[in-house]
Amino acid sequence: MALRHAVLAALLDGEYSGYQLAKAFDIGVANFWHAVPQQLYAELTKLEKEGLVAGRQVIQETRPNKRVFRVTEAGHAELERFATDVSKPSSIRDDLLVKVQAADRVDTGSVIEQLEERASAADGKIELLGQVLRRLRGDAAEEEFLRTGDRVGPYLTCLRGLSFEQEHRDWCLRTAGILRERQAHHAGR
Amino acid sequence: MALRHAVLAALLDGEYSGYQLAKAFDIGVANFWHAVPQQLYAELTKLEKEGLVAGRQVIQETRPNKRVFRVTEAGHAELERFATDVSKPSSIRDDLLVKVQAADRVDTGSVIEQLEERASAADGKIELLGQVLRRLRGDAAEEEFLRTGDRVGPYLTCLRGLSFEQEHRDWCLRTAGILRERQAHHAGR
DNA sequence: AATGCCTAGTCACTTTTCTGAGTACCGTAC
DNA sequence: GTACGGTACTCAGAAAAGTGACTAGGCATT
Repeated sequence: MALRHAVLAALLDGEYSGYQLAKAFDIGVANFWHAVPQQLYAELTKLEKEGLVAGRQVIQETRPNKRVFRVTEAGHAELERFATDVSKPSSIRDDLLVKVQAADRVDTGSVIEQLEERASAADGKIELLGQVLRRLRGDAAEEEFLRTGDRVGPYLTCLRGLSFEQEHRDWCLRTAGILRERQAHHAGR
Repeated sequence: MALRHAVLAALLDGEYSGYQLAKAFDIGVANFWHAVPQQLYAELTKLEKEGLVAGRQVIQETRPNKRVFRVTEAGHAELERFATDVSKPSSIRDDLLVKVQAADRVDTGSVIEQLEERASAADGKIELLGQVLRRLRGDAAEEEFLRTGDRVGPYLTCLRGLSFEQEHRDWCLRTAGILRERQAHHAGR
């Protein structure tokens, strides 16, 4: 039940509508939690019912009206509680790794393709995260920002995301290379 | 529905019982998919019903009898099919990252503790994965094993797991350090 | 004038994952 | 001799995550 806490954590940065939150979950928050818009709307509804967030209607002229949410006192307390209980161990959970595990026994061609696609997707993500990090730290140098900036939480999670994507890209390329080479050499198998 | 494929991929290395499979899911396979024994038993039952694996009773003297499973022809075909369809993008999904995201706004103390626990857990995992890798490649050097060894799939996924754990440990320690320093300096906040 | 894209959401449902509790027998250590 | 840990597995159910289809208006392009 961490989606709810991910939502609360994301709402710490201000008021967001479900739609805006969905955007945030596509960039920053996606580093540690992925969710589609429907899940977020559903979660916001539940959180509001439980009084952990409060919604407020915003009338817009040229666009559909929207409801924006902020974290209530009770919401902060819940996050506080969540922060103190034990985290379950992290792990990767990736389809593509399952395919690589089986790579000797299945058609390697499409696995190689997917590895390369993933690598370039990771490149895109790396670029994006670089921008987010620059935006977050503003003019300060990283070291200084981390020492004295306010709101380093999102910065730190982005750093994790960045290194994850870099490692992922490197591994994908290396693995694709190895499988390709093996394919060429033992062509007859 | 990748647990089923993770199970199939894990069974490529020979016959396993549910119990043995659970062990494998605690070490090697856990690099890309985590599951508790009950899930594996359930999945094996379903896979057998669908003819993707075949079970066989093994009578044991000193221990309870067990049923071991192997992948059938249909199972191989299913893996083959799975390998060709698109993988969903990978992401981290980690409780602890959620807590770090909120770290400026909640009690940082317990987050720091958890980061340090995680770092030492990662150390353990790194050690373990090193052993697994050595066992898998036997006497060969890594480069050579990757070129010519048979069954490199599990080796490659372990490499991914290893780099994940290393990055994770480094990030946890760095993050803990930063939060600790901030705690010390802005003690009054 | 039709097409497609962006904002902003809702509803109903399925699938997948996870949790807790329980059974049973063997061997070993204290 | 009894408590503990390992092997081996089952069952029932809850919670979490994910999917597909749908509404509705504005804006810009073709």
